[in-house]
Amino acid sequence: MASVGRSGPKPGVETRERLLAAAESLFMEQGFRSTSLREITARAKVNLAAVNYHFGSKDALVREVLQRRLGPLNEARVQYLDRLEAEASGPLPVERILEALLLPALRLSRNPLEHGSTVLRLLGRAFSEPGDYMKDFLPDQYRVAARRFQQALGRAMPHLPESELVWRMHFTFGAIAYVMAGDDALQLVASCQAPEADNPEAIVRRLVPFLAAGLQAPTAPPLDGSPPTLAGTLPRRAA
Amino acid sequence: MASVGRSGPKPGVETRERLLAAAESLFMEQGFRSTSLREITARAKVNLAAVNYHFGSKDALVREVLQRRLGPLNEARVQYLDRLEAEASGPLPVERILEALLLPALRLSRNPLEHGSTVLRLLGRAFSEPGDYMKDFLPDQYRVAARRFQQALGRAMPHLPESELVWRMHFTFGAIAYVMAGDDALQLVASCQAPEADNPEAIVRRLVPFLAAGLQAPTAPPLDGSPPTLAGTLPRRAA
DNA sequence: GTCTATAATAAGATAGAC
DNA sequence: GTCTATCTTATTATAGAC
Repeated sequence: MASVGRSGPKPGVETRERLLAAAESLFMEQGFRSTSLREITARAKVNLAAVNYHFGSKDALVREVLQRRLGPLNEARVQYLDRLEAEASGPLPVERILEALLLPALRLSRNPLEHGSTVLRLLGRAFSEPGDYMKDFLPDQYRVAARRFQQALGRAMPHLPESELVWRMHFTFGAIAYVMAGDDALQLVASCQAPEADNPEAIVRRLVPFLAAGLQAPTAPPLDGSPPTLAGTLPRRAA
Repeated sequence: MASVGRSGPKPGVETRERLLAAAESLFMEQGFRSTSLREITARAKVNLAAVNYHFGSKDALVREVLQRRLGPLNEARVQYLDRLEAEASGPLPVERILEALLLPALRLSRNPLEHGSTVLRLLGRAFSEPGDYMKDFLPDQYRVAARRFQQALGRAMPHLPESELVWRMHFTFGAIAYVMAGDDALQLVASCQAPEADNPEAIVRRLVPFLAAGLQAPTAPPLDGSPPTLAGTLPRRAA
């Protein structure tokens, strides 16, 4: 139904794509709520009204931008996880499950077809502004994948109570989102700049050991000083 | 210089406090940027113009709300850390350093003098919207405390390269901020609701082992498959 | 499909009476 | 100190010519 190049003043077909690309990069830099349609259409070099013509509203544009990335990303994550489990004999070690969670995002971020490269930060933003645009949208997008990873992690750490696992996944996603959102927050921590802040692969390589250790940590004592139970299978450090 | 109860239509002295309280609770629930002055003055049951009279601008109000909490909080954290170090002989275990980071926030959140109790979420919000209102404000507020904790953690894990430590602190703050921001994001992870989501103490008790293990995790192999080095002192799990 | 022009809303800030 | 009324600005969204 769409045009194939007719009589419009501009090339025609690519306006929608230009808008998605401009919106994505601006959302990445500034967040969703802080970015106006005027900024988006200016960067895309299209008319302001084009947003409403192609998407209907700013909300719909936001959803479209996210869906374009999150859909394939979570599919890739689950597929990656499926493949790892199919190849392995027993339950996967936690580190490999984290790989399945992080590497597809890393690949996406370095796909030269995607203009700006750092799609990671867009995802971080999405998790950093949950109450604004994606109150009921993001959960649907993530619930399937989240359940799948919870299942895998539960198999990797059969002794960890489910309630504890849920919390630790929450902590994990928090660390991931924060790191992915990037830029501003980084300067808060260090007097010195964190090294390699712009290299996603380096970040992932540092993140996996941190999260794997956290996920497999001994559980806290109930409330008194009784000894902690061993949480997971502790594949590397078991005696 | 301020009034002591004169001829104004309303009680008088407490308008400023009412504004701070209303703003704080609304920022907590919706974030900073999403909250308008009109909502704030409506909840505080004061006139719209009062904000500009007492604070000068919305930005100044935001800073005031944050400073009222973050200042004392970070002071308490550093004092707590100082006291722990004074009492201890050697370097502190990582778990205790994390205590110093989290318990003062926990106490603040349960101070019955503070109306709504969950000040934690305000702090989480502050870290979740870094680019908006606190671009240069939050860093100043945190830099001193952050350096202090980096120092303590460096002593606890003398073998961990500083670059690695900075990143791990970053991951740590991310997990903390995400958990503190609370509410919306929590539903993303689990089909089931996370237990005790409204009990800060329970969250802290689960968070400390997770973060302590992450901070002390073995470092990643450089790029190939060479064996990881032991990062910190691993006080509990050392062979 | 694209554009100009404009409507409709909501925001932060101020002036000036009381 | 507080209030009403208003200004200015920025936003999303639309109507209608081309």
